[in-house]
Amino acid sequence: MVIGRITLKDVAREAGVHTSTASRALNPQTQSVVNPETVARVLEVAQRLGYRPHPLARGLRTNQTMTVGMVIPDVENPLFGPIIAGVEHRLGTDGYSLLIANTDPRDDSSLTVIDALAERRVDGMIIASASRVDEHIRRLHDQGLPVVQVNRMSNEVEVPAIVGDDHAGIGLVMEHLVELGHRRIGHVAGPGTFSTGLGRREAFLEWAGKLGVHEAPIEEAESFRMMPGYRVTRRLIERNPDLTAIVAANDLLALGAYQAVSEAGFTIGQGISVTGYNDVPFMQFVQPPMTAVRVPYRKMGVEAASVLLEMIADSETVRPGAVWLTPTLSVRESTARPRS
Amino acid sequence: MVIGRITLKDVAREAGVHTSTASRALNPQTQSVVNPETVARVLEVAQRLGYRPHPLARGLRTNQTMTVGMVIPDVENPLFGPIIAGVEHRLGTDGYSLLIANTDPRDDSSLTVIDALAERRVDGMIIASASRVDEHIRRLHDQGLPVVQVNRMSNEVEVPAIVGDDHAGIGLVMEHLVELGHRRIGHVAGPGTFSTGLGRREAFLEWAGKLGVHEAPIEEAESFRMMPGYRVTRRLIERNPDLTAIVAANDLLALGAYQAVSEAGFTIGQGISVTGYNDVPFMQFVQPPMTAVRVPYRKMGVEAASVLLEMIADSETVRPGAVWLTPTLSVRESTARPRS
DNA sequence: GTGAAAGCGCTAACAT
DNA sequence: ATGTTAGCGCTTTCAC
Repeated sequence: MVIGRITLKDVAREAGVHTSTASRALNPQTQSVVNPETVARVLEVAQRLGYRPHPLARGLRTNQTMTVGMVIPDVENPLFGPIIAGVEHRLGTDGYSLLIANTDPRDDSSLTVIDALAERRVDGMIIASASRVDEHIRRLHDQGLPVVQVNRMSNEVEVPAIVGDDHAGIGLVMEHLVELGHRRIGHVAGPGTFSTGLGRREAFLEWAGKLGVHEAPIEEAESFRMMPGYRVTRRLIERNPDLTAIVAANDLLALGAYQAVSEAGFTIGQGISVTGYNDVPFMQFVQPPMTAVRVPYRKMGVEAASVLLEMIADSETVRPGAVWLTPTLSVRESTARPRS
Repeated sequence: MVIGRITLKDVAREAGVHTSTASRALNPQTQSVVNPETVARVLEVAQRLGYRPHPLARGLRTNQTMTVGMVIPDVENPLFGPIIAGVEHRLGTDGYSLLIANTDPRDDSSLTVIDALAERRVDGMIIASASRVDEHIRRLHDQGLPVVQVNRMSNEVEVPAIVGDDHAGIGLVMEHLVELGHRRIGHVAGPGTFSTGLGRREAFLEWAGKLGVHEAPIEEAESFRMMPGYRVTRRLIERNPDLTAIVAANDLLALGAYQAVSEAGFTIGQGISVTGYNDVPFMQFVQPPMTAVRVPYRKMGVEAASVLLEMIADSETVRPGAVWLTPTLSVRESTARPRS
């Protein structure tokens, strides 16, 4: 069976009605206006002929593509798999499809990538690549395109964002460490250009104060990758030799911290505790298994898609603002009581 | 600037020509038939007005969507990130976009997912979810839709496939182990329903024979996941207590093997060597760092997209068949000389 | 070399 | 309740 050879005209002819009547009968919105018997007949014929509406023709008229674009900063990052899965799942429920665009974080290809999506007349966009200052997002929003941010958020408060609750997540980690007895805790921060980097850093300071942590030095890594984590942790340990724990702003930074801590002659967990953030797959298998904040990424994707669909359906009723999803803590062996 | 408000008609009026002339001037294919001066003028006006052709309108006429669909069995599997990145990159170069559809491997949603893509009139499809017997792929191919398989392949020899060279990959591992002195090697096979499971299993047997391995028992896991790997390895060790090495058909199975080997009282690397396949991210950080076959997944995606684009451009000239990409071996500490 | 006109498949305003 | 007509924005015959 070749899809798409049967057009509305064929159905109409076979059912003995005009195409417009067939169109109305087939469309749930307008179906009520047609004689129930006619509806039944058209439906039966369409079914029998295997009629499939042509999405391009429909889209040309209705100015809707039933397609949503998603901009990912780095598809290879295991973080985004679950988000994509969640988005795709939710969209599929409503008959929408997902157009994926990958941005190389090194060059700034986001401009062309976003434009390519916009040119395709996507009905909305999900942006997983937001910087704190992000003119692309502003532009899209100004153009009136429904946009939702996910995972990270820009300063554009008008644009809804579904992100992890970094304040709560860092709180989980800090309470855990303080409970174990730590009072000198360092933070390997992510880039301040991303909401996640900045947010976790601020949360760290706040919780340090609240929980009576004596010493809470911070060093910022240039990117959320392993080698920067290594370098920054070295510096952190050199300058603050009494630290008993390191809170990293993501798992890769923590892995870098693992190496730096080992090289400094400490045993991770015993000498210095280290924590990660995100809890990407396999963190339970590194040595030692990593204590890390787990963010519900799939759910994040589902939520982002839901909000976007609402905006597409009725852009007025959706109040902008952020939704913070509550993380949990996966406690493993990279954290233990401080050395005495 | 709102994208898409300017239509061809606007450009034509402003340039003082008919829309059809403007269309010809803008289209590289037909451009040669138009007066060069007119072309220049139309181009200039289009540029100045920020004209962007409407892809739906064009697609409706040309019956091309400039869109390719990709079916992924499990977006959350880190394997597929690089493949998607490669595909997306290559497609973007030619102005094509990527529609992603995720199939839950548990239920058989691939039917609806593939149909959804087909209804959108994608110009071609990349299937990463092939089973060895796969009626969906056959159906698409029979309908005349350009289709390429990636990572795994079905028995449909008419449909091009870009996959890893499992024979070479297993050879790399076997030669490495035999060189270290191993002669009793077990294989934790993946499901025989997938070309990867079957291919690696057959390659294992062949290399075992060729390299003079005395003992080469095989146990097949029900899926490429960790727990099945654990269970199957336990059985393998119980039934063949003299094994000194385990070759797993993928990394997760190997991780399961890690656990089973440890529980059996052996030290991985020292007592029993274990190897993985795929070398997904973080395998260098598990304990001990895993020796694994590395498959060039990004390249695989690029190649698949290239072949598909060729087929779309001219379905006749493309000879079907498989392309096997050569893997490499990441030697780490999970392999060493056999215990004496 | 360019314009006129038709039409891709569908939906929507208007008429009956 | 249904048919008529127009048109979404573009490409593509067919004239001239």
